[in-house]
Amino acid sequence: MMARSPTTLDAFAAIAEPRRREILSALSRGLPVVEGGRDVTWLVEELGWPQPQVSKHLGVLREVGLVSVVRKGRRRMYSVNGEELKPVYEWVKKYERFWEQQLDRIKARAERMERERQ
Amino acid sequence: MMARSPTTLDAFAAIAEPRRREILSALSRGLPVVEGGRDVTWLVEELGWPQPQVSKHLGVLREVGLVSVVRKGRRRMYSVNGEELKPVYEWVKKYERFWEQQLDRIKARAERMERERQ
DNA sequence: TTGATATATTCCGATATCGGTATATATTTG
DNA sequence: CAAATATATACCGATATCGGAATATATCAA
Repeated sequence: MMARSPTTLDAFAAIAEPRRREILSALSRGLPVVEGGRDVTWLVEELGWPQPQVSKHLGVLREVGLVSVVRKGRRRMYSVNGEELKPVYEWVKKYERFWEQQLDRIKARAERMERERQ
Repeated sequence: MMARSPTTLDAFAAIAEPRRREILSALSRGLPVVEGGRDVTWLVEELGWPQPQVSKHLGVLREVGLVSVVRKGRRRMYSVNGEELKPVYEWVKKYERFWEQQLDRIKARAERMERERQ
């Protein structure tokens, strides 16, 4: 019984978690990427979550390559590594026509008629 | 003990599953969106998965609003509803500079090394 | 060295999620 | 109505995943 597939840990899975998106957002605001980044303590204060939780989510982001780390003494400076977000961007972009076309109205009407028919 | 958060079922979570991305891909290829869409049987044949699996993933996509359904007799015609992908697009787009900048940096360094080599 | 600080890791319990199989529900057709 | 077709749903077992608490590891400072 094969059960669940082994969680292909990729960028898609990583950003599915709202808190990990929050981390990326926090890391990306303000600071120029050129600097070393921001350390975990800063993130903990900024987000107000328990430190292990922050570290664990950072671990996932790290494994997937969405963040980069640089050791700085006993600190670890994290920064967003956008490279890994590009595939997500490219994927979604393929569906651009689906929201740009205004066929939505046609579809919406069809659905409305459908609902009324039930 | 609060345990796991209740799986905020949104577009991000929906597209985290590779098979659901496959479904969207299958639904989006070839066919103009104007038509009613494609039915489940077509998807089952196209993907080669057991029918319940297809229906269940369609159920998730439906709940999130990533696909639209229109009943056509005993068939259900599915089509991609791009509207719900827009937030994902907008979110990733915010990080565009992170991979573009990185490419710039790589390119810049390559050029610098090239100059120094001469 | 000892203690403090910064961060990661481990262990645990609860729950969500996935695939598989069987079954229910609707709709058409004979 | 009965049989067939199309699709959804329910149930189950395995596993992944999350949050929480405790602990390990590394580094700095006195």
